[in-house]
Amino acid sequence: MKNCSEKNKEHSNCSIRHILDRFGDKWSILIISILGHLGKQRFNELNQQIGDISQKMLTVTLRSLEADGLISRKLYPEIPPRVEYELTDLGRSLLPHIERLAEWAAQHMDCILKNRADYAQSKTG
Amino acid sequence: MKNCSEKNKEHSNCSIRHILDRFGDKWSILIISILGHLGKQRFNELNQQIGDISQKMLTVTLRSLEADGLISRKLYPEIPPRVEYELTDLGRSLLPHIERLAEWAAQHMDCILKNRADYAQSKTG
DNA sequence: CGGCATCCCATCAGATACTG
DNA sequence: CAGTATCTGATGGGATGCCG
Repeated sequence: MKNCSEKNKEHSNCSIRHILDRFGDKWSILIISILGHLGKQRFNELNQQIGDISQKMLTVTLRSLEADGLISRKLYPEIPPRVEYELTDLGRSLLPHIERLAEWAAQHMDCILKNRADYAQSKTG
Repeated sequence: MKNCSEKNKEHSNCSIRHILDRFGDKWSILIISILGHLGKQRFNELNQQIGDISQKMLTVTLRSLEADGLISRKLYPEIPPRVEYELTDLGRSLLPHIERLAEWAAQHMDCILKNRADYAQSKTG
């Protein structure tokens, strides 16, 4: 990634870019949110909670979150195997900020969707 | 998009998915942040602030934010033309939440990067 | 200056098949 | 159950050229 220290010292540009690089994907934030609300979850429980994620993307995203230290992965060597995912303290510390964002979205999403519709109208009509 | 009302009633899954759909891209949040800090900006000023965005992506992202009603676009019919972008009230209302997230990132990014390095080590070594 | 249109390629992500 | 491996189509995003 580009070193942003030279071009943008006056605001938190860098931090934001780091967030977006890590959590700007389709599933990371959602998984953190689910684990925050429902606690410890197995692979297929997450799969069902999300509903429309592919097994591949769930695996990839969980690995990524685990690498970041945001979630923990516990494997029980049983037959059939069982794996439980849970937020770490670091992951839990991120949760409130996601919640605030989700609240904002819940409050303003109707407005945004209306704006979008109006904007599309103004282009076609 | 999938209607999530059936599968996930117990948490704010839906709101979060909406946010991620709208702002999960590489540039939207960054542009909102810059406009929040620096105020009204021209196209090429934004281009320079960001540094490594292509003209195409800047245009696309600005249009998207304008459609959402998060920024306003004011065209001055001069020669050469001048265009100024600015946060709307709606855009400004989102700003604090982004700031909180940026602060969290600033505080914990070192930790996350270290976790990543350790995780990569544990896989190769 | 501030775009839009086109081409093109790298990465993302789904489907499928296989495994411990 | 919880993955991995591979193939392939979809998407993102850069480079270039043209326009008001």
